[in-house]
Amino acid sequence: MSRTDYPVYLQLRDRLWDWIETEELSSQQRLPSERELSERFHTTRVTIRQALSQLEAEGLIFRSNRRGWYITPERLRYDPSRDVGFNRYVTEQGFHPRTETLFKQLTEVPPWLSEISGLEVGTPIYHVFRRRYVDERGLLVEHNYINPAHCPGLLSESTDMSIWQMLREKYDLRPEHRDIEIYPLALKGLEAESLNVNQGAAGLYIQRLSFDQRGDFLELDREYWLHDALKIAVRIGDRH
Amino acid sequence: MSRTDYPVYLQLRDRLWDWIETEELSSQQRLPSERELSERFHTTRVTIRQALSQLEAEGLIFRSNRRGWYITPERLRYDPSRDVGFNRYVTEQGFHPRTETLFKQLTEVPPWLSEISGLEVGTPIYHVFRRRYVDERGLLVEHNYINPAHCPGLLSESTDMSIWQMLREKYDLRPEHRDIEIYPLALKGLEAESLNVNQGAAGLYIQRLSFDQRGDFLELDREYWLHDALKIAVRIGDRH
DNA sequence: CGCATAATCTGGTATATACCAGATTGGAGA
DNA sequence: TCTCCAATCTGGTATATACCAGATTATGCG
Repeated sequence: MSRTDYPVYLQLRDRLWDWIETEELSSQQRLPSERELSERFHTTRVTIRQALSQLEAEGLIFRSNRRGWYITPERLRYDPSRDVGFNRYVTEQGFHPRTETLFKQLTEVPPWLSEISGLEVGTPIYHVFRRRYVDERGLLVEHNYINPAHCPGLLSESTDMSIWQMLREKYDLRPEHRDIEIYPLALKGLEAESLNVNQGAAGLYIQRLSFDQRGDFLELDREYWLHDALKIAVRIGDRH
Repeated sequence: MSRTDYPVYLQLRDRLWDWIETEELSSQQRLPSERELSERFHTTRVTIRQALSQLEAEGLIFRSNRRGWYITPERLRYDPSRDVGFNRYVTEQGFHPRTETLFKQLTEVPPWLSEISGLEVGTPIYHVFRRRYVDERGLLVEHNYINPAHCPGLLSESTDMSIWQMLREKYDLRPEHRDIEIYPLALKGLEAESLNVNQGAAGLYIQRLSFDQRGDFLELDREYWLHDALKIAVRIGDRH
């Protein structure tokens, strides 16, 4: 018999968890449909959905638009303090990266960017919007705002590789210091659509604001990650 | 007329957002009950709850057990790379901190801790479990595992203040380097209960593993934060 | 065989309704 | 005035049902 003080949807969560374990479903594998699961576990679709949402919040499964529920791959380890490009550290961990440039343009510094960068409103600025995949699952979208004063002609280059690598090799630019902000948020609007998730899906926001040796603004990076896609790992104070 | 391709619950989200703005509801203030809101906006409680959950995910409002919905206070800024105690940086930002020690004990190193700390399984270890408040809202719970070899008698001290301050002042201990891990997760079990949130509520996990100059394990800190409670802000590479 | 289109399957949204359990409130009694 | 307990209010859980829209699959025509 089941504990009466334990809601059905949490019991279902446990049974689904066990079921997934015993079936040894692997990364990116699809679950049966909600209707089928609700029959198999003798409950309604509404309640099954509560249980599935619970497992989604825990990061065990994820939903893909209207196609079904899938097993979540392992989290990607990520160190935002390093200068290593996306492609390299994804490959290092045995996954397959891919980057899509959704748009790139030369535009003008808006007020909010002026405030944190020190550039004047209306100054020219590069804006690149990209989507990044790991093993064909879109994990994040990324806005890059780059100071064209230091790297004229950047936009005519391919932006499907590491921007930082390009800045370093072609323009000899590297950041002297940077301000990093990280916090959980809900994915909305353009970011939710680009990642093919529902409005309000859980995400993680990472912002990097980079300056060069003279204190000039180099680049702003705003990343919107799926909540279950990454694990930030940083080592601090090791000077060997 | 409303756009037909825009779900009712998202329209409600927008109207609730506007309503909260115009009413100028302030931090920690209570919303009307779900039943009242569903009448006022001519819909059912189920749909209103979807809209409220959306705003909750976005961090505008939060729920308190079975008491109602409240306006979320501003995020606390937090730098896990600094040695500053909780009380100090909360106060610096104009809030009122409070810490509760839920238990403290001398126990033995379990296998998982042995693996990351280098200590042998079964070695004595201090374990402190605390809950931290800002303006009387519980924002996080925290497990501290401290190596008693370096600070005998620590548990007889009060643990409602900064453990790091105590380690520094009484035992002259400070970390040489540390490994930090951060990722979103669902709050479950003890952590969810202690923070008075539902099983599976969105949270942020922060782990700090600290070693001294000789590379000996000093302390492990595992923090479970509410998803809407903090903004991590770190400056890297500024050596002035 | 290739391609457009129709049927079907999927999760997403919405309404109506009911009962439960914890939290709060109000009132009766000491 | 204080304490306790019952009434009431809150969000939490659960079932049944329906229709929608995007994604996938099957079909049948050229």
